[in-house]
Amino acid sequence: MTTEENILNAARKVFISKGFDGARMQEIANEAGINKALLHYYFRTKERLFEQIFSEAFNQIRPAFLAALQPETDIKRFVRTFVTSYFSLLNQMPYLPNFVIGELNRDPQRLVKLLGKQQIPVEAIRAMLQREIDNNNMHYIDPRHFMVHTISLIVFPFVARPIITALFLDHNPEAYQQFINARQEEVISFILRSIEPNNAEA
Amino acid sequence: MTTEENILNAARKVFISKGFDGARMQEIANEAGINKALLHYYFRTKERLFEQIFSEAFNQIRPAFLAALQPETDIKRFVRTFVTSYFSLLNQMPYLPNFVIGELNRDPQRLVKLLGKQQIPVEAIRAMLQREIDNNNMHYIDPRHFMVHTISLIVFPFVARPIITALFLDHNPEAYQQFINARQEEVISFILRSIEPNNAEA
DNA sequence: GTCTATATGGCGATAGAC
DNA sequence: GTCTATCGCCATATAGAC
Repeated sequence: MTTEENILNAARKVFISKGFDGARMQEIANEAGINKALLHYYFRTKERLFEQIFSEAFNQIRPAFLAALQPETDIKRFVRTFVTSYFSLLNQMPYLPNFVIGELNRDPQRLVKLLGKQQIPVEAIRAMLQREIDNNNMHYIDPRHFMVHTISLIVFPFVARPIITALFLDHNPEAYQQFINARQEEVISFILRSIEPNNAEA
Repeated sequence: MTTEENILNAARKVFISKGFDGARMQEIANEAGINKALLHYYFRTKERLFEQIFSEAFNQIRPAFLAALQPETDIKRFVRTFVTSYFSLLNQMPYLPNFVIGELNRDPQRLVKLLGKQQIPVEAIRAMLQREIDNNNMHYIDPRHFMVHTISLIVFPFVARPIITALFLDHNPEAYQQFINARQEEVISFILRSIEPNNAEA
């Protein structure tokens, strides 16, 4: 492992758990088993080191938005694939959403720099949904709300882990892990039931 | 307005937008139009001032969990009431969830002190759901997942405002406000469709 | 109660030896 | 490339005049 990788690993750990404002260069240096001066030798400023970690984190989350979007797939397959792959990502890095969301709220301008004019291909999603509606495979739903529903159901419980563990799971961390494990199928069937065709509007 | 209220107003504004680590006592003093020493005269430490703001914020969110839980109501009424009152709260204080969630992740122990052994009355919710299932008014669903689904659909778009605005709404803040306004009914019908009885499992 | 002035410590960053 | 030592600043907090 090179020194640079070593520093990035340490910085990732500290920034993700403490955020930019809460992180200390000294703590990153300790974590990496080196000293502060070397951090500045490699990355000049705290801000630059942070940029690396943040954009890396952001780019890990971003592709999942698009991965499941293969135009030929039917809606059930799309939901299953999207939910499954997103859960699998978040199970591996459960603190990522919190970090990204927290820092984006601290400095929303960061998004402009990272994303530019890139958008979710709402039109592609709309086309898929429209085709499935025409085929009577699903009930009408606004594509943007459909995507935000889906993402909310997946991501929010990771962001709100402490409060869910306290309020619903008796402060028991193991119960939280079980809860999350069960959730993947719960979310899939909750979504699929809602978009089933031929249900009377409530 | 007393000096103490004045300080609390300023502290609320600064802590909620910057978080504990990002907030500066000097900024709070400026915001209140007084000087730093007076902050310490009234609240001794930054930590103590923060505690006041945080527990106040937390206690504004908490009762909404319970407000709609009147045992005699049917499930449709429950969903409508819960979603509507929660949206109305968040429309008035859209930055609250971010603040509370962010600080709880920074220090989850805070919850133990604020909540003690208090829990969401899962049993009361389970009883309501079971009665509605027996009456054939809804399809079976696990009560904890049902509540987490509902809360996720409501709260997440407030927490993820910047990313939603960028990815789905072309960086347009007015589009975000429209989107949130439409969302209340979208969420209600999404939930109600999913729990409708007599739908084939997908 | 409210202010000015200051103590005290920690932070990011740099100088310079090796 | 890596270290020790230190600069300069800014943070929270306190002392003490009014």
